[in-house]
Amino acid sequence: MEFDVGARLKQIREQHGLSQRALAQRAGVTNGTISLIEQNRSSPSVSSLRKVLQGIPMTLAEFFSSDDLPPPEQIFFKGGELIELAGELKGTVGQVSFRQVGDLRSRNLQILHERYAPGADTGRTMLQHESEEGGIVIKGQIELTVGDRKQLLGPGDAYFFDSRVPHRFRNIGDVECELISACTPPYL
Amino acid sequence: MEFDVGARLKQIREQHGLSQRALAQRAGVTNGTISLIEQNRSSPSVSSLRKVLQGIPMTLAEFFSSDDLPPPEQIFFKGGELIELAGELKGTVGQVSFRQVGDLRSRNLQILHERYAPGADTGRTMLQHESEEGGIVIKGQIELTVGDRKQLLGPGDAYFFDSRVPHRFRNIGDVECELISACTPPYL
DNA sequence: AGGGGTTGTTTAATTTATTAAACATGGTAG
DNA sequence: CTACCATGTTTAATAAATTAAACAACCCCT
Repeated sequence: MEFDVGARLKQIREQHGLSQRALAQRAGVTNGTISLIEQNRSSPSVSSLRKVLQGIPMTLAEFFSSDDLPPPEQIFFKGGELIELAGELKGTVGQVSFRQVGDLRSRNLQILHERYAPGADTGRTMLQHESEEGGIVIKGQIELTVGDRKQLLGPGDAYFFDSRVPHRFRNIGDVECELISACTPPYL
Repeated sequence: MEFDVGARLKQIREQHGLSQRALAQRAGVTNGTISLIEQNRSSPSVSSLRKVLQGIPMTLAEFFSSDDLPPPEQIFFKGGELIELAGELKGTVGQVSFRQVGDLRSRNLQILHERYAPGADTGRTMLQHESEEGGIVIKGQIELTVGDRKQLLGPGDAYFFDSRVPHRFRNIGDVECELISACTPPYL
């Protein structure tokens, strides 16, 4: 079990664009501490390490499970170039449109432009997958159910939840609802 | 970030049918150390904790990944509850507003409602961080520069790129530009 | 009842991490 | 060029973790 704590901390700190001093201040420790840890000249107590990671912020679990991500290609997309995800979602009721930014080859992030006609519904069988997702409503209203919680969201409102919890979207209004959502890792 | 190291260690040790002394011997530390750690009367250095876990055996990642479900979080957000990220971005020119869905403690996904006044600009020094990001324009126009590529995007248009490539957002139009973006892992 | 074995806990001495402040370097503006 | 930041590094003083050994409690056996 070799895990280079110093290198890992340095990597994460730099990924977040923080200097040793900046991180130290946010974490409530001194810059010297960060320096010594990154050189593996001292091994932080987990309470110290926890303080440091709270300045990132990042959990201890995330810190010790290192993983990396790959790079994509097309950068700009005209409105018409968004990919319509047709029929990918089974069990939907009414007219639902999911338009995706880019294909999702080797991507951790899925961004969708979603439209729900009045009465449209992702279906009685609740959605469930291993992701985090969130979004912001642009137009109309949507009723979102997450687990045992339910809420009506309007323009400017937003949501965020763990996708492992069963969820469902329903347009119970009488105008089309439009929203933009993001999901990591991708669902479809 | 509540993580009870003592309780966790005790749980694991007992699950493996080891006494404090037995574990201590296999780990190469003293029984007193184990006792103090389990009572949270001392916070082990990660090097100590690693030694202890080698006696189980178990990795640090496994130790900190408590496989119980996440605690109840805020799911729904009224428009006014989005968190304004003020002054977090240095070097911006003109009026820029970043409103975030939820705090981002222990989250991999950051969703922002961004507004750029006419002339607003993320600045000469290009942005750069270890993420993937993308978004969709709702209103107005934005000029996006990514590496050596530049494009003017309007309502319905979108973008997606590797955030390690230097990038910059500029509203070169004469009306406010509004867009919704997502980023994983979070930037700020 | 009394040993001998285990268990987890505590305490003073020691080792180690952490602090606060200085040091050294590099870039940038005047 | 000098002055001035900001960066990461080092060092003596302090705070904290770790050790080694003793302590108390419990169980089992004769």
